[in-house]
Amino acid sequence: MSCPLPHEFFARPSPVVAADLVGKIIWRHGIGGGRLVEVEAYLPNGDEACHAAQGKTARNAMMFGPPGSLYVYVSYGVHHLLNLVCEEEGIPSAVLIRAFQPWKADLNLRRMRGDDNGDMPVRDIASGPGRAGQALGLDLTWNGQSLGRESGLIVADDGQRSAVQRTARIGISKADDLLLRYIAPGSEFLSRSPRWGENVAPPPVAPDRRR
DNA sequence: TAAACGATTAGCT
DNA sequence: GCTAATCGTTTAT
Repeated sequence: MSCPLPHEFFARPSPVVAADLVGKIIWRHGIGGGRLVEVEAYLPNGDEACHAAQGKTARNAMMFGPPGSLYVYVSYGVHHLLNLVCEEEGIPSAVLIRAFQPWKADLNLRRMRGDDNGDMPVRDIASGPGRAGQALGLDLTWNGQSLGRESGLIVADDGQRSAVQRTARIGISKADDLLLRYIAPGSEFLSRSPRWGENVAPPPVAPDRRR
């Protein structure tokens, strides 16, 4: 049993949303999905790695949309990377979906990844932002759509708790000192190192802090 | 109008 | 470990 996250969930700062997204279920109706194990937050201010750092452009316009919007863009001319837009409309921040653990019935995900023979290791199906986007069958027509029944893409909470660790973001050349990559520590389905234990820091908010 | 640049991945050495 | 592939967008001329 699981319930889709309300859009209010995304109307918060992206680091908070990112930390809460680890362990949640991402699912495309009719295709499939799995449990999020790796995401990255991008900030509206003071984040040179954010696509909106130089202001609004044709590409990043959807980052300014309402919370729960999808920002999809093409990376290296090959891959479609999925972001979930955070904060209220007009504030450009988002969470990049970098990896998820495929759900048991992963046949559709395999087909989307071009694995018709079914011999791709499960850990290779969605362990990376490009792989995750391809597994979900996303392209530029998804840019600007919104999470929910209409689009067919949802993020849900199935009640299962997940530990969260914070590390430096991957694949960027600017602002790589910010620890805004959130992972399920020890997961086999992360995109790449640090899989666990390296360069990690506690979550921004301690889960059970007492005075 | 031209050139450069990736929030990457697969395949090969 | 190294690099080609590949193209929408941004930035420079």
